[in-house]
Amino acid sequence: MGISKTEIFTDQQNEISRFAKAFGHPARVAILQHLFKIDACVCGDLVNEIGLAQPTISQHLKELKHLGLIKGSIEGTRVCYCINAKNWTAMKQIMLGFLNQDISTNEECC
Amino acid sequence: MGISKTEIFTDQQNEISRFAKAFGHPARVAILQHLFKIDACVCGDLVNEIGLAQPTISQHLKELKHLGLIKGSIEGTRVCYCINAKNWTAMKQIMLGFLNQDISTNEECC
DNA sequence: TTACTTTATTGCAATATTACGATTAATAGA
DNA sequence: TCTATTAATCGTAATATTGCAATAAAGTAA
Repeated sequence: MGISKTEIFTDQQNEISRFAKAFGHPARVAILQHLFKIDACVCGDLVNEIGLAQPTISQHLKELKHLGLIKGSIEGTRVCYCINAKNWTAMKQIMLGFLNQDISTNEECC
Repeated sequence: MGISKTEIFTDQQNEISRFAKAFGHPARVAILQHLFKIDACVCGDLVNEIGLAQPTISQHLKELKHLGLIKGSIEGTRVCYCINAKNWTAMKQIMLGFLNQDISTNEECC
């Protein structure tokens, strides 16, 4: 049905999947990588950097902002976006907990 | 259009987003966590563990298998699934590279 | 004011995802 | 053989996502 049954999963599982979903599109990965690369905040030249139309970029930025991974501040007609370092670190801890899971035994089972 | 323009992104960006998309659903997160927890390979009792119908679980397993994160071997009428440790480690390296990005300056910009 | 620049929003089309009932396929056991 | 058991696949409905043209909104500069 295109709708996830979030209610049957733990908060942790839902949180992991919410963050992962944000990274589940190459445009958002590219946006974040670019914001990391350019120390100074970067505005709408993300549209030039990435090859998507302005409304599309704006939509991806909205999602990332909604998740708290980036923040934007208005500077005249432009909007300056950058990584929300604090939230990024918090997200990272959650994702690391998931990625660093380890198998107890060394046996190959399947 | 529901279709991602993968051709305008780097292989790395596409790979990150492909893995992330796999984790972008709580059921798949739950499946992986359960496979990690139960050392011995676990079969279709994932259906009982997680509250989704058998065809739905089977579909999620197929995606994870297709990505190479799990492997399954047939044991009679049952199928035993487990983490593909080697591929998981490789995936982890890629995701860590993305998550561990750092901002060069300490100034808060926005 | 008017013209311009930049970004957000709206509306829509195309495609993808999620979920499950029904069915099929394959094996095990009687 | 016949009958369970288990998992994959098919088909389909509901919903989500992606992308962009058109437009709106909000500021700047003349």
